Amino acid sequence: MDQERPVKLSDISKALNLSVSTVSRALNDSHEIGEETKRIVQSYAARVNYRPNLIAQSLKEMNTRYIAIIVPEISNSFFAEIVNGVEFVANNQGYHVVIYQTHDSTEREINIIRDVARRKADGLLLSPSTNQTDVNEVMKSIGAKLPVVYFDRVPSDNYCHKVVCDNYQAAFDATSWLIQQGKRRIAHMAGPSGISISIERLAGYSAALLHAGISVDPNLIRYSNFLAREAWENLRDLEVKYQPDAYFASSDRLSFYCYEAVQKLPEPRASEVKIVGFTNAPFAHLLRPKLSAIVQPAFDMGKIAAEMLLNTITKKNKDIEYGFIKLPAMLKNTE
Amino acid sequence: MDQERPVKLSDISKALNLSVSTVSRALNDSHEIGEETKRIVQSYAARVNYRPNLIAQSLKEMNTRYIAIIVPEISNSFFAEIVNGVEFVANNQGYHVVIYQTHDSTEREINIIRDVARRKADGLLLSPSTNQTDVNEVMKSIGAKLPVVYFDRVPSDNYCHKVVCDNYQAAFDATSWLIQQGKRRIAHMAGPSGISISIERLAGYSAALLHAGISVDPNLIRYSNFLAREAWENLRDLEVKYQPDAYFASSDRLSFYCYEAVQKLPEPRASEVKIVGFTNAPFAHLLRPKLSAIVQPAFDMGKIAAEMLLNTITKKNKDIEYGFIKLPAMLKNTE
DNA sequence: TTAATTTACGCAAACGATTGCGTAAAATAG
DNA sequence: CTATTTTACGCAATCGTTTGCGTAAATTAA
Repeated sequence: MDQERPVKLSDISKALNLSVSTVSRALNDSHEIGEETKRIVQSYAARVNYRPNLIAQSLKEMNTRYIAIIVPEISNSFFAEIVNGVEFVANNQGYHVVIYQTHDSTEREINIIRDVARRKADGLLLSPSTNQTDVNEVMKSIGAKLPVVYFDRVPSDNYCHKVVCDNYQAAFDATSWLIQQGKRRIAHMAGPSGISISIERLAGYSAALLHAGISVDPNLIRYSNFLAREAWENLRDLEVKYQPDAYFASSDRLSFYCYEAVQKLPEPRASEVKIVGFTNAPFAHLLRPKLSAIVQPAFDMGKIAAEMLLNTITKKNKDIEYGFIKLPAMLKNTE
Repeated sequence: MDQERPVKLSDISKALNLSVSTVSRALNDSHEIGEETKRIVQSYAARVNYRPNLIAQSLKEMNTRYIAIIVPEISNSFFAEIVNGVEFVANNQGYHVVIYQTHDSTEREINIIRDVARRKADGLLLSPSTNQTDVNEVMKSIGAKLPVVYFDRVPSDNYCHKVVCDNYQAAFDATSWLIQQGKRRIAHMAGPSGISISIERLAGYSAALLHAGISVDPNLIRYSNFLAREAWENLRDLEVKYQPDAYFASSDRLSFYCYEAVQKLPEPRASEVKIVGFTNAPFAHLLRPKLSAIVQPAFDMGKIAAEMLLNTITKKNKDIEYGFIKLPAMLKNTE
């Protein structure tokens, strides 16, 4: 039945007049325990609803059988899908997944990383909010004990595991499509400069323009962090001064900010200005006029990242082979 | 600098020729340690980057200083906002929040609850995926040790902590608004029957109809679980047989399914049929034609639930006073 | 100066599990 | 029948902390 406090090994050992070690081995089906004893112990344990205390197990075994994933915001469908991919793989291998959000705060991120290390997570999936050295410092200071796989936003060096999508190609395709639609003054709403995805997407955008013989106008390129206000000011300024005939947005949030800003313009601009942006929002295709979407294979990215992480966790041989996986993104809602 | 393995108390004690207990007390600023010794220990610990092993601490202290929250799906903005509210409160009080998703699977939910109990989370925030007895059984069997606060979907009995929004009133208001817009054949896309929110929302819907002198037509009420297929079949059947002039959708997902289905209808129905549904999606207001939204105060619900939980966790006196908070929801995008 | 108290620290148990080793009894070998 | 192996279990250490208690030395009181 239900008990006041969780039953532990010593409770069973007393009730059955056996030593704690015998009970432990019996429950773990050790070969050095008699079949009869095993049956008695196991059935009794089942009857009193015994569950091993995971804290104690973790302390002894020096592993926790869970991995942590740190994302900026879980409500962002891209990250939510990644988490789902991670869970899919991890749960199949008996690992739990613990989700943390940074809300794009480096301070929070550092605290979380520290905490993850202190709680002895077996591994970490990380999309660093910035390329600030602080984060690297923390990652260094917590020792080589914590396997890490980076995804989406990744460090530039090659001495780590990375899973990304082909941001360059996706940006190139998206921009090319806008050009093909007859657009020439294509603004680029970029994410924070300095992080990998921003750089690659900007490069793809520029390459597509040049490929089509259009020069890159720095005035049409605007960097925004994750604050709404900054994005709005950039958009207003662009509209007042340059009136682009298309927008290429570099993130989920920027895509929707763009869309909203454009919808507020007087006709006929509101329905003429085309927008293409990165987003995995499941209902983006319901918008009219359309928001063309660059959809990343988030679920697969999560799956692959988790597989890489679990491989390095369970790998006995220490010769590390760093993995770098790049997946294609898809352009959708282009009618 | 960075070390091979995390430094522990005994490392410090050896290096400083002190006992482990003295080091521990010095770091915890105990009054029975000399000021000089404290300084030495603390500065050395800082220099070697000592962080207490949380596993060991938890085992000793019998608490983990984290709470768990179990939600159906983190990508659902409603739940994401709740999580944010929970984090806001919990982090301020030094607690971490661990997020789990059930993907609306009772089996997963039970496993997670068991795991949360085994990992000795200090408390649990739960929105049970069903009212199946299994879940109650599990909650019983893990003992009285785990404080729980239910939110959104809650048990009907009064011997637990609950945070909900006023589903009845919100449904009443939404339906009344549709009636006020001249609609008479209002279909109700309900969630799984049997759970609290479905029952209350259906009651509000029915009451509004009766209040306006419209009889409740059971044919216009359809229950859907969380599978897309079921919702789509319900919608198609409704359109074929009854052609409602408005829809009242009982959940985030159902709202968007309704919207999509209606948008696919031939004009003029596509733009005449009005939809109002529960959703906290941040970009719902961008849809044209409009999707009128019943927005729940999710962030506040999370905050309140976390406060209730942390209160019962830190409360020393055992006389439990069960709390039941009901917050109002808001009807938006009604032009 | 002696007795009582305070200060500052160490020893060892505890949290709940796992596991190497030791050892009776039972089984098998010679 | 004795010697060796196997079986089946118990003892105690361990993981890294915290904390009750004991006790020298230092301080204060009488």
